[in-house]
Amino acid sequence: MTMQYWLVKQEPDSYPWSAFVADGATSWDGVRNYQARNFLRAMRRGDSVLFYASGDAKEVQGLATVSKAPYPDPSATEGDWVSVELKPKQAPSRPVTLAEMKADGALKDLLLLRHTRLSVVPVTPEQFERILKLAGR
DNA sequence: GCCAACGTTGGC
DNA sequence: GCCAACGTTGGC
Repeated sequence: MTMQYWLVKQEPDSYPWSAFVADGATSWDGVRNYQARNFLRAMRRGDSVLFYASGDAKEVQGLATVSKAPYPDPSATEGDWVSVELKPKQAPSRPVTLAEMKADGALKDLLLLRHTRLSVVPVTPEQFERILKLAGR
């Protein structure tokens, strides 16, 4: 199985990158959107994930790994929802802002930009590499 | 604070 | 099954 790449979005007010790092690993639950759920369900252990902070931050702030394959969302009292466990890997040398990504031609098809309200989106290997490069890696 | 995008709900 | 109303998200 080849490695897949993803981007997850989070409001910095509710769960900042620093809290994620402090936790060491977290159950990524509470997703209540069918499209996002389907992407979560397609995640596999070892996949790479970009951590994007929305709201006031609007930037990719870190890199994470899927540490546990999809399982039923423990926070769901009804319905068929899933979560995965994510582990923070590292913060990039510097964050990559939404404005930068928007201005970058190589990222014009980034789903983050086209489906702004989706909290979990796939990223192509090329887009992933490009974002890491912008992050100074 | 406003507005656009868009998903969901409910009436018909 | 359609569509209007409404709620939520997120960028500006």
